[in-house]
Amino acid sequence: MTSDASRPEARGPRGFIDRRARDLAAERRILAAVAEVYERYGFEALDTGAFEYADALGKFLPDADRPNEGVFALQDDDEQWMALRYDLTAPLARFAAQNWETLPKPFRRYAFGPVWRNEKPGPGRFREFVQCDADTVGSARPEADAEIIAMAVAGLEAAGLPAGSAIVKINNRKLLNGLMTAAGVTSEVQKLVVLRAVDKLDRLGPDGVRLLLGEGRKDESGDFTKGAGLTAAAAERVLAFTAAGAGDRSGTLDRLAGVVGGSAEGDEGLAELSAIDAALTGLGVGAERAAFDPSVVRGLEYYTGAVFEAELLLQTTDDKGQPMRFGAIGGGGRYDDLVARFTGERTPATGFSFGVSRLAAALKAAGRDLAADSRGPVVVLVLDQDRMADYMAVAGELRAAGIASEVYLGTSGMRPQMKYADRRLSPAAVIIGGDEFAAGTVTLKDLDLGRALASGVTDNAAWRAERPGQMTVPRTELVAAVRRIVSSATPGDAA
RNA sequence: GCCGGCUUAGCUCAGUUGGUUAGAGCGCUAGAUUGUGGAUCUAGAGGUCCUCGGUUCGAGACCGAGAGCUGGUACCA
Repeated sequence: MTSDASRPEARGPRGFIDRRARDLAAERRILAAVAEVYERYGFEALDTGAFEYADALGKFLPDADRPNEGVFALQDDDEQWMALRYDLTAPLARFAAQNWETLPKPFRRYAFGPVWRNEKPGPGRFREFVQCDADTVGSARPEADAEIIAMAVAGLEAAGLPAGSAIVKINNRKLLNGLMTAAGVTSEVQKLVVLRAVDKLDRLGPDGVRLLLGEGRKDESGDFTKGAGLTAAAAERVLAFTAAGAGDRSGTLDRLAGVVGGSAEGDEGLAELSAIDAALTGLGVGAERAAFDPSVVRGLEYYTGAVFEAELLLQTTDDKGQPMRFGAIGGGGRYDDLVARFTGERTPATGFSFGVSRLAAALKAAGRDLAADSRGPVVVLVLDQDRMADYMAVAGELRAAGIASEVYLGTSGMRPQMKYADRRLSPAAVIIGGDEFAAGTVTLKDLDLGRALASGVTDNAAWRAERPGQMTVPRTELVAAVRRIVSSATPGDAA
């Protein structure tokens, strides 16, 4: 026996979570539904390894001082730095560059799997989480963006988000660049600060953003964020731009043209959005599902054209019943320079990704808790230790008939076994003791029936005497009788 | 990174100006009930009061440092 001092504490690293059957079933269902949609749009599945060489992941290169900044990195035995992927886009860029000669172009693929980020976990934010991503590499057409957007909309709905509960908001980086020019922003640093400020519009509101555009803002925790230092007039201009989105897409475009039209880059962005609008209309996606919104910024450098963000519209509440802001459940955009890092050749690409467990949480908040029906197996009770083979035979028969079942493998008596079956949310228990063996029968107990009756029973003697939902049938009718009980069990709710 | 809050049983938490043997509810185990789930009753197990140092006759409580957790904020590919 290990001494107390050397015994490890049973706990996982922070930011990593254990997920049980309930959550896994929900996520699996989402992925199956989304994959089906994505494949219907002509995207092929791709899986790449968890590790990439660090230089392939882009600007978050480990260096000698801080090799793990942002990513989980380690040195291979040949001393090359490799790191766990932090998203699915960077591995795609690497894959596309590596296989460019032989790929059908444009290359359309989707992927899902865990990604890892070595940063401080927050509420709903983990250091390992499952992402689902779809991209088109090698097409600069706005229709490629429109298709990704339409597919995102269809995917979210297929996963179970009711129509109208989420909207994809679309913007274009080129408009933002045009706006910067109009607002007199010249330095790259200042531009970044302005973009970050705009990105916080949904959380801080126009007043908070106005502060960030000007001198700066002090938050409730007393932390001060330095502002962009714009003049009041310039700040108002930026705010006016972000407020220009509302209603139908072409109307929004007209208003935006009034603010950023005229600059070469702004006009280019407007033309792209106009083409996206037409394509979306052709695909049957209206403004209630995909709208232009100039306040969408997404990330910082990386994106080069259209950017989009899927936002949950439902009023949601947290565990304590407090209303909460759910925010974005996914996002993406056009990144024309990512593959060029490998090939030196500019390769247009666009994509969308979402967090799978985040979507699962959104579905739960939307009242579509797909995880509810994780019922346990039929439990075969062991009353005679010497007849294990007979019990195994029973479970085998049930399994062969497609009914999930198991023999109780503990050593406790009958009552704990019943308790076990109850706790597993088993639909039924199979009871075969000396009486049944002698008579060639089996006793079956419909546990759901007992669960339903339990609330009305106050006296234990009566409860036990009643034997709710219990029946004895000939051994030969075992499978048929169990099937009747199991198929009448409520899938979602055991109570 | 910056700012706050918290840390006592498996869980949720009490614990009086610093004073005997540190408590409750839930959960767990056993019994009432030897072949029956819920409820009830009874009994039991379960503690480095986060760690180290200091003050004191005496610290779960006060002081200092550290760790962990948590909320916000910054960053976010």
